[in-house]
Amino acid sequence: MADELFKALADATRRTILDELAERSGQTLFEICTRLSQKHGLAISRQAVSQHLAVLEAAGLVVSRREGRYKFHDLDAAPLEHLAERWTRPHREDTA
Amino acid sequence: MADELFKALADATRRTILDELAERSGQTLFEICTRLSQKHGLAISRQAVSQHLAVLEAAGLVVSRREGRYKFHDLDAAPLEHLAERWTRPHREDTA
DNA sequence: TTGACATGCAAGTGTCCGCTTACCTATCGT
DNA sequence: ACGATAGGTAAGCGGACACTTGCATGTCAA
Repeated sequence: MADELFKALADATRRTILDELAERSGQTLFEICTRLSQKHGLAISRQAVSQHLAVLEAAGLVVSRREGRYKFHDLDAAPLEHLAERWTRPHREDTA
Repeated sequence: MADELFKALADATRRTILDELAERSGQTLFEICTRLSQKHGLAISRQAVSQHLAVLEAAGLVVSRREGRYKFHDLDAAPLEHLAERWTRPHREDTA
């Protein structure tokens, strides 16, 4: 659970995708591809973005809803809220 | 910078080391090895821990001070303070 | 219905990463 | 000085991961 979360955040492209969804929610796969390419200068294939979104979704950072042939993606920042409290607050025990 | 930070957090063993240093600061390499093995049941070599500490130190999460033949390690939670604000606050642009 | 569009699935590839193994350096006690 | 202790360096291995390539599925407009 926490492992999937940290692993999802470990990749710079995935963090950029989160940035993109934070700025404009409800984007489709192609929209994300286009904006990654144009705004961020990232040359990345559609399939690669699709796989990144799957990882983010498995970590609970992205939720998706399907409408017809479109699939819209939204950021869910809730898992990020208390990410580092484990170390920033006086010691609690937590599972890795 | 942010990349090293997230990469450092991506490994479960390194997160456990941070837990350990949060609970008791100023531990040496051998102390950390011992406690990882005993408290957390992790079978891990000294060299592996040493490499993990190097990664954590490169990320600014651990600072070390040498005294004689001992090297003491301390947690620095400062880089963790505003880790996720990038996504939890209304959008700011940040570099990946 | 047919073609274009949006997405999904899966195998293959190259690279990075965590770990081990083996050896080396430095400091302390006796 | 010598051995023991604490730590450092570097090469090599196996697995995980990001990405590509190729094909399949599903939806909509004309």
